[in-house]
Amino acid sequence: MTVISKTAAGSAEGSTETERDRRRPTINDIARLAAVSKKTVSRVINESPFVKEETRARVNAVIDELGYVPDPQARGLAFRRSFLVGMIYDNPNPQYVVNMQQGILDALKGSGYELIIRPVVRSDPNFLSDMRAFVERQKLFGVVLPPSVSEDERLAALLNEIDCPYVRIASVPLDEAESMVVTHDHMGGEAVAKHLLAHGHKVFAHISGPLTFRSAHERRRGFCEALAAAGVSLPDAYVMEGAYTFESGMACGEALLALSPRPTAIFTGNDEMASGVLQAARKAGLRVPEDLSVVGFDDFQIASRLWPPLTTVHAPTTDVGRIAADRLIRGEDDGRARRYDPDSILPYLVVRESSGPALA
Amino acid sequence: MTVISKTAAGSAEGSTETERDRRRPTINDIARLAAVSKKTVSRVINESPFVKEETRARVNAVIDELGYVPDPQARGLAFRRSFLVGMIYDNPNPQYVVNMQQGILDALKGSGYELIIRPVVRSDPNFLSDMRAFVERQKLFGVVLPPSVSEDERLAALLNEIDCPYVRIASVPLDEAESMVVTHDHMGGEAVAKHLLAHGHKVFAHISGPLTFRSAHERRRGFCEALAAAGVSLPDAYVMEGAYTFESGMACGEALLALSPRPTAIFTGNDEMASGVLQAARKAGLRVPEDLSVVGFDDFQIASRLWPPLTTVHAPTTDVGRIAADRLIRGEDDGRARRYDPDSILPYLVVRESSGPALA
DNA sequence: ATGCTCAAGGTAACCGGTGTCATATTTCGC
DNA sequence: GCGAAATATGACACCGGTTACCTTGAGCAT
Repeated sequence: MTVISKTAAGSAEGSTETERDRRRPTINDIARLAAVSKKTVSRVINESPFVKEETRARVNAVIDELGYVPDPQARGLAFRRSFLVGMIYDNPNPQYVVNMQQGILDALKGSGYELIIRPVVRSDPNFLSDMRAFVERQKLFGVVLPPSVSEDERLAALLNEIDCPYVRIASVPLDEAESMVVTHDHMGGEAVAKHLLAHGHKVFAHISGPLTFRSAHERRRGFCEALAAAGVSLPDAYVMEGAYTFESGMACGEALLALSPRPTAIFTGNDEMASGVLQAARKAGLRVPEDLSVVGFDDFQIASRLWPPLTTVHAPTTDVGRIAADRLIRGEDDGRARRYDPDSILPYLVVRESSGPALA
Repeated sequence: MTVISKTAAGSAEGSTETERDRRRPTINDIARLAAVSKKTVSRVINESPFVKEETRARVNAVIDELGYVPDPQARGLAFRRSFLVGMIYDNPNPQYVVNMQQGILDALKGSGYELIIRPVVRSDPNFLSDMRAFVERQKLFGVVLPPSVSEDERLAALLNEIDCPYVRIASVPLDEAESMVVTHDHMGGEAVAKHLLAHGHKVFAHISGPLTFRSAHERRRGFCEALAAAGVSLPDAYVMEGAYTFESGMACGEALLALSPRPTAIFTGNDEMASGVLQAARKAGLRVPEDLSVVGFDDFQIASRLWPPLTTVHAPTTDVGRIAADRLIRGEDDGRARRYDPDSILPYLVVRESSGPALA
């Protein structure tokens, strides 16, 4: 182990020795031991092509020996940019948030970037100024914007203005720029329609999320269009707008189950509302899936805890988060970032026990 | 609005003007406009007592006018410490994680500190070295350690060694230092016992979490001790060790419901396992709460989504996170940090519909 | 008047990196 | 074998703050 010391001359004192070892090595230590200037060490760190192979090897040897890692703060200060990736979100579902965080963290792992999270309330009057202060102060390397924050054009404009890279996650393309990951939620809705049609259902109903959310709109669109394609019409009374909440699911469920003819299958915009519909069915004395098939969207943990276990659309939130963060730190100019297998991030149906054949 | 410029002389060009306005003001801008040295501005920022009131007011006026906020990276570099608080956790429950994050973020809001999250796998062979690299590299201001990471003595020792402040969250005091927030989980277990006793139950069962977790041990202890105090014994066969998972709850539930006499009340170490017990009861053809009372622990969202809605112990995770982070950034030497109302962070019972009178 | 203390503020170096530009060393064409 | 171009490296200022230390002047005892 090489001794790190500020001056070339070393002291023999034990305590001094210890102190030195405790200090993390800096670029100056590397430079001195490798007998090059700190600028050259900097070049090696940043993979500049203008370093002789021999020099590079020597510097890297010292770096490895001392376990040197550049200080992100100092680097950030000089770069005028930090190595922090922000996640700004207003999704109230814990499972969604954690899944997305996990995906982003997976992408960041080992890259030297760290994740800094920021739940927000978009209706707060200070929202935009808070965001500006946050991003500018921390000099964020970039931010990931999941729905519905991703749909906020004011925020996108602000980020453009202050020159902060971002990746928007949404169910449909929102701009031409490549700074997006599209989740194609309508395909999930289609899959549900096909599943229920295959089981012989004739009377369907749908409870969407708030239609101000693209996801709610897309999930509904996929479902309705697939039904229409099969020649099934969905009267207005059988399509309700919920709030993506348990309570709204229960309320809408009660309303739909009071209709005549009663729907034999209800598709809800998320699992939360599906759990509400299950409660409503129970109160109405209906058996699931014998009297009523219920299908949700998201495939969060709760889906398998419900009774009966919920048939639902799996939304690949973690994958989407990983791809978004990956794109952010790899940079848009790197073709590889977009060369993922599209199939891997499409929603797909998970059939459990809450859906079944329509019993005449 | 005062114009920011590097030199005293200003240019009249519009484009130059714009560029200047875009640049965030630095300590040098403040110093120049307030006609003091940057060191004095630094003194004002750090609330040094050695600044004349008049000077302080002048500097603050300029700071306010320009909306100046010191650069955390530069400050951190000089301080040799960042303004980032870490949360290191291995709890797999999304709701727990999000609640705790929320509490920490609440405490950090407006303080200039930011949260950086770090899910870990404690059994990973690189766990400790990863943590060392993480904390040292980012020069974390401090870390919050929820269970079960908080119970890792190796990690605590490491943090002590590298001189990184931390607050441990656990159900029992782990060390004499004040760097702890104690959740007193056993009181939740007691409350459950009293509730069930009051409903006339005679045959109880308990499914604990893994006993390597303090929380599992404490929740069980509170329950068993309160039963014992009432003269009720709990045979070994009626106390099982689960894994805090849905599956383990279901498996243990099936085993317990096969016992004779069959328990009329089951208390589980968390809501996940309670949902497993509900499934087991359903499979066994038992009605809840008529044939079986089920009580969980945590009071996560899922509790009210289950059927029947789950009676459970509310664990004040968000409050605990807030207090922990508060203590971290206020500093241990500040008496106020510990002067919270103890009652506000104690677990308490939430009675819903999964528990009721024991029917003879 | 002299010396001492202490409040108030300034100067310069430093924290650990990077940008710019100049300089030294190769490489190569002819 | 020589000059130009390309490659490789270093010197120095700078990013935006802070620490260490010095200076100044006022107040006060001697």
